[in-house]
Amino acid sequence: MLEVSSLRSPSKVDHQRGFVGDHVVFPTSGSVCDDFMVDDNLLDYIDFSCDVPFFDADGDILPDLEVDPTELLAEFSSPETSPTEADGCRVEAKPPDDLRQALAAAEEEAVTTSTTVEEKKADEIINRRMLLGNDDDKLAAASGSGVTTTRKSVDAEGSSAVTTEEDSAGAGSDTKSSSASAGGHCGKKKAADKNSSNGKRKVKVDWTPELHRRFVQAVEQLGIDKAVPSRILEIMGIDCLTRHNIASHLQKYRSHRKHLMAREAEAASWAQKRHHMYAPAPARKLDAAAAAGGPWVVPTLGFPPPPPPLCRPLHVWGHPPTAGVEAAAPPPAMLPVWARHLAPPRPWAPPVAYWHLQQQQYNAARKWGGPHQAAAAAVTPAMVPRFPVPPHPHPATMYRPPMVVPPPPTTTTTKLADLQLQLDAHPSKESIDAAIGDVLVKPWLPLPLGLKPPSMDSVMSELHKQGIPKVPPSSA
DNA sequence: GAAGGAATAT
DNA sequence: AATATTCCTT
Repeated sequence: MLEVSSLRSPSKVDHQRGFVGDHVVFPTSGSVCDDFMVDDNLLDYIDFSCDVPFFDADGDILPDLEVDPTELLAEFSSPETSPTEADGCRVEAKPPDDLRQALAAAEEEAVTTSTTVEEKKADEIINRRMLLGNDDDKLAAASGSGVTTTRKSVDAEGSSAVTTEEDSAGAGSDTKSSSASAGGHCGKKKAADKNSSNGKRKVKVDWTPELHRRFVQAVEQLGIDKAVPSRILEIMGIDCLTRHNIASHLQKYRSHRKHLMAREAEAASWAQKRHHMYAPAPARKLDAAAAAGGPWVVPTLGFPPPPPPLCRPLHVWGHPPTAGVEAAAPPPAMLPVWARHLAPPRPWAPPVAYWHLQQQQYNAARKWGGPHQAAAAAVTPAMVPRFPVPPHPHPATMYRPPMVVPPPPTTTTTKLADLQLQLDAHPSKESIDAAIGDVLVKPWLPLPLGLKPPSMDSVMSELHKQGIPKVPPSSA
């Protein structure tokens, strides 16, 4: 087979057709692969439109590097279609090492006597190698051992893929998918077989969004603690995956998850400190009030809530949208996504740069099953952001209520001064509620130009009117 | 020996 | 960074 993809310039069409990188992607439906080869002619799925076809020095297309649709059709429609393919797995015919070996073998044979068809091909390979350079991908293309085909994406959600790097020596429990693409090109594998008979068959799984989704689904079904490779594999029900594939992915999954949890815990801790330092009781009350749909009030004094991670909701993690319409559409609005326990009642409009800094984190969370993966995954471009960002007035017009700083004792008695100090150090819940909830904590309102914020005296006067006790009840 | 998991290699 | 492989433990 021929590896065509590496010489093609990446294009949007690639993604639309499920072409990712140098691999063939066989999209899957909910049952992973049962829709394979059911609707359209396979030729429709094969992308022969190379932007950069194989040209020789004269600009002619090298005939033997063209993909033979008939051959491809025979190959992929062969009754010998492997479990790997049947599972909707991505198939890559040969790994770079094997390709290199195959090429080396072809060259070796070509140097000696070129009498057979294979040897003539090897001869051509040498010539093409000179044209293509030493890049592994190009070698793959030149070696005549890999064909990259693409298929229209049937599944709008993504595709499962397994890259099967094959040679002829597959053995062992980890090679369930070893028969991938085995049929159909045996004649062209002579050199590779000769040189890789002692090698191990490598199966490289490409964890596409769909595959990963099923993985996460299985993990969640089992519970993170009871999720072990064998059980996950069982639930996923994908033949072309091995226990080791799952174990490897699970290791990564746990690692990312742990990392995310640690970050969230850190953030939660910080938020908790912030709450308790500045507004223990009222902030919680206000949060609840705001959650019920009330107007947003600043939960703390003087400091806006930190911005949430904001990211564009990807259609599928790690891959661009597969549908042409979506691909052509403008990017979806940035969506703030908060940790559950950190979700503020209303957003604080942050600097743009900050939002962008959060995107990678968010993307990672989406893939690796952070606590909000489900919510994030459920977000679609059409959805309204959970916390729509209101128009952000110019900072110069913003009025921040003055900090609650109890004034120095106005009385001359020592006792009163002491009590005031106690109030400073240990404000009662009631006093804070009254002071912050009713007087000082107001929305971050734009202050009309020319209007001055209230003075501290007027604020304190208002406090007095509200009947704020000078001494905490507990201390009285 | 098989499985799980962490460490390490590619 | 993602995935495979190896090594160790159970």
